[in-house]
Amino acid sequence: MATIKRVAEAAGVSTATVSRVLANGPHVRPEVRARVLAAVEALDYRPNLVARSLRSQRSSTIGLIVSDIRNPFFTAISRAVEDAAYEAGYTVLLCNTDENPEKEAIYLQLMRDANVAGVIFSPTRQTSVMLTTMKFNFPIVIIDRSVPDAPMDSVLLDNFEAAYQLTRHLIDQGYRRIAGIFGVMSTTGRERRRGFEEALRESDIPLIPELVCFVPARPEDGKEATMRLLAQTPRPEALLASNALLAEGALAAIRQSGLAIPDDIALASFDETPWTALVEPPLTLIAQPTHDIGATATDLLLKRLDDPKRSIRRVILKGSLMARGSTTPISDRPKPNARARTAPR
Amino acid sequence: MATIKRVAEAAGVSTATVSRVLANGPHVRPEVRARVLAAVEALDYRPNLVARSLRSQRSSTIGLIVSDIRNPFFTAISRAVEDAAYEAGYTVLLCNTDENPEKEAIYLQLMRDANVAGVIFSPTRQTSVMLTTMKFNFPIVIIDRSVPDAPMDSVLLDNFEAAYQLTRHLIDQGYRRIAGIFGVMSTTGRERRRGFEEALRESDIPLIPELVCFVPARPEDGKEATMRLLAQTPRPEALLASNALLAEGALAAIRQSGLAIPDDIALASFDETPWTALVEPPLTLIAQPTHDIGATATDLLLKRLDDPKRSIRRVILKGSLMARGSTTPISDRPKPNARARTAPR
DNA sequence: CTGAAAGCGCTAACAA
DNA sequence: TTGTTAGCGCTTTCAG
Repeated sequence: MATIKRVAEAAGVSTATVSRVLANGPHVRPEVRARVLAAVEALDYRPNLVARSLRSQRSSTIGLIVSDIRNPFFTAISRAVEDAAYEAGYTVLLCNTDENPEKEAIYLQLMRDANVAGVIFSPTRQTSVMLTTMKFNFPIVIIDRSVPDAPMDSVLLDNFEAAYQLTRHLIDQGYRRIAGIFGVMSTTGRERRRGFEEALRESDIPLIPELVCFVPARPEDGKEATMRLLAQTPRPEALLASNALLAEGALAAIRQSGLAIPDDIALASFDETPWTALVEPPLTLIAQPTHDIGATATDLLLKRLDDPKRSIRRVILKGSLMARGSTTPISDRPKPNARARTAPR
Repeated sequence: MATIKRVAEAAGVSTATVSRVLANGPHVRPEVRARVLAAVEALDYRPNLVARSLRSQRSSTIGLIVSDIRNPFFTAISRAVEDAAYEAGYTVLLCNTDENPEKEAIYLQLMRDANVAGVIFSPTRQTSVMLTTMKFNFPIVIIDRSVPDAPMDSVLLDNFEAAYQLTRHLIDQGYRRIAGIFGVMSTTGRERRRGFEEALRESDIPLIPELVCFVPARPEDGKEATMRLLAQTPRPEALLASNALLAEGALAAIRQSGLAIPDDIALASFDETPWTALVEPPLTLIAQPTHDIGATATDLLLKRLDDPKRSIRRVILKGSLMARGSTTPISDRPKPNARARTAPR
């Protein structure tokens, strides 16, 4: 394992000069530069990043703190972040918090200890309120969640609008008794609920509290909540799931109950995943530009690293409604007593 | 940002003593220990991991190098690795290689530069053969792939057996003309092909080269390969996909072709994912103990860190066959001209 | 344009 | 039991 010292010896220069050459620094005679480069080559020298980081108090690692990498939304984002980081010569430290504020705190600490260059973070509501009061020695970019007055860059979906649009779609299709399952730990769930309610209100559809659930964003919880919703009488005509994990649970519950989609109950969700187009019927949903979110977040972080005093940016991306088979218009459905009225095909 | 020096001053001891206390070292008077701990508390001191790593030449980061985090198999493994690492006080550096040997080399280099404690790695065939000749200053645990004579721990599925069992299942269900799509870059694909062929041979079913494809393990490629297979006459009766990404593509292709599963073509795959039980019909597959694989790999790595000269271990796990609707017996199928002979339900 | 020297914050001999 | 000291490998003033 060659060190800078050995390279310096081999090239007949000081370590300072080697360092300069490696940093592409100015004030080095081309001839000397060539000699150093040759020595680097010959010894297969690679700078020790740990030493570099200790000395320069900077590093080429960025932290990515998400609640669960198994959530397809975060999986896609991680991939995008990793790709963008790689391009820029950075590596990614990945952490899962399970939406657990304690783990969030621990990992944030760890980021400090590990001297990361910066962090991309998707905090729980609980942590977001702390975030403004805490001091970090690295920049943070918030993704997916909103942290109102935080002095940090963020990139997120227009959740209110997206949920409004999705709910509106359900209403337009003729559904009235619409249930919603939202993630309880995130601001995202709240915002989507607001969009959901706004659409209902606008159409003078009464809000039925029993039809709105806030649960942890996990398939089990989504399933359980759906089971409870399905047990109500009258049964909801449609169900909106606030993310892919909840939708997964909802679908499992509907299947287990032997109900047909959309005839017995329509289903709409957030997040395009590998399976949403493969199930029968394919799911109507709001697709988030996950790759874009990850790439943008990384870009914001790197830009801020470059210029710590640039103005704070908040990037809001739009989701796109993918209307598919799980929410076909109510009137098109061959109802037992309406079949005669419905044109064939 | 308190340093060990300040803590030492505050506690009225030397930095060495602080270090000892922090390392839970022996030979420290309880009274002094208490004083140090108090100072640590008071100053909210946290050791700088970078400095620690530089000095001790060890670190608490483990590298995880997979081909694509979006592959549900690797997603699940990453999660398990991260959990186990967290438990043990380690963090995870995540890297995607896209089965690209160049990227594999770069990341392996990077691991060296970053001074990681160890690496969990799923190499391409191409890299695996190099692996034995390369020297690393950290232990590597191989997952998913096999590296025959490598002096390193590994944990993988009994791929031959699993593929044999899955193919055997198809044969038992009455299928004869069986196609297979395998990943081209991994040893895993090869081994599964061998199990596949062995099962066919054993049943005296002729091997038809046109029915075996090796493609990159991506949905697009799986779809394309399936399209080609479906275009053949006679069409295959069943299709075996060697992993979840290929199965995703295969399913998309079958859907797009307007074919029914299993009536027109049966489908069997590897890897339990969120969607395999949600599609209609649910997919028959070999479920891999992903969490177990990740946890075991991490365990092997930590154990080796603890004792570098312990004997090399190769952990082989068994997959479990989940027989479901996508491969129901051929004779049970209500065929147009057989319906009369088939007992209802 | 180049080198000497001073650390970054920590650990680990070695002394005391 | 504790302190002194010498670095880990690198970057970065400051001189020359």
